Amino acid sequence: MTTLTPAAAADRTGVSIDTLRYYEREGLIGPIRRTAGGRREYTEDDLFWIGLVTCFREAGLGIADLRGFVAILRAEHPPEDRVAFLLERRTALEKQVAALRRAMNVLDEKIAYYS
Amino acid sequence: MTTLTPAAAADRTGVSIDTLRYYEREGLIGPIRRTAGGRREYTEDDLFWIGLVTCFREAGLGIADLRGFVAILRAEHPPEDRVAFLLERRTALEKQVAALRRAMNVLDEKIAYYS
DNA sequence: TCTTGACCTGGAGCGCGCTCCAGATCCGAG
DNA sequence: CTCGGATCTGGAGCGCGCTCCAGGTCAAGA
Repeated sequence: MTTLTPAAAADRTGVSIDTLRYYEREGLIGPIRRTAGGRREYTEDDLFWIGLVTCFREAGLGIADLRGFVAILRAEHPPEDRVAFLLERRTALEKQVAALRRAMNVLDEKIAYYS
Repeated sequence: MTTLTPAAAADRTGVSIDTLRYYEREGLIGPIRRTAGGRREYTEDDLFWIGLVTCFREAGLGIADLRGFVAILRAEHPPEDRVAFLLERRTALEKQVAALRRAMNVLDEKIAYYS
């Protein structure tokens, strides 16, 4: 199976090498497999996970939230807890969207005023 | 004209007294008028501004962005710069909404899977 | 074999946005 | 007039999410 070096993984994901290591330390990804010499080898699965993490980070979730999410996806909790967690996160995102809409309305008002 | 003490302003706006002072130091609000003894008196106008700032902070704008916004609303720049700035901020907010939608889609997928 | 550059680990440093603290001042209630 | 709670200022401290650094290891190419 084809794997990627840290530099290549950073390149593909748009996440810096340092941040990839940081995410791994924090348990958000991996643990990443190593070569005999101790270098990391990123698989396509790893890249997929990194993509998920990035998606949620961009949405404003914190590292602790993501640790929770990882635990959920690893099925370390009963199904009802998982759904509850996911719904709670979804609600938080909806609130964030609402906050953004409010701010956009203010901007639109000002844009109309100055145009 | 009726004014509010710091504690009352904090109470009305939901922003802590320390944060109100911080915003003032950073030039996001005020300067707030003082009594003879040096205590702050918040006017309704001040509260309105604080509301605006809070709205944008909740939408994820940084302190520096808000300083820019304040400068704009104080008409310290030509109209075309103002509109450009506002449109740029609006685009950033739209991107943020898109990021949130992506994350919500992932959540919905997982919720469906676990339900 | 030697060089060179990518990578390793552990830990320090940094920018942001508050939050807290010390020590002084103000001022309304008693 | 006294007391105590609210407020003042300047500055330190903190949690987060990286980011950078030192000092050492690994491995591909000349």
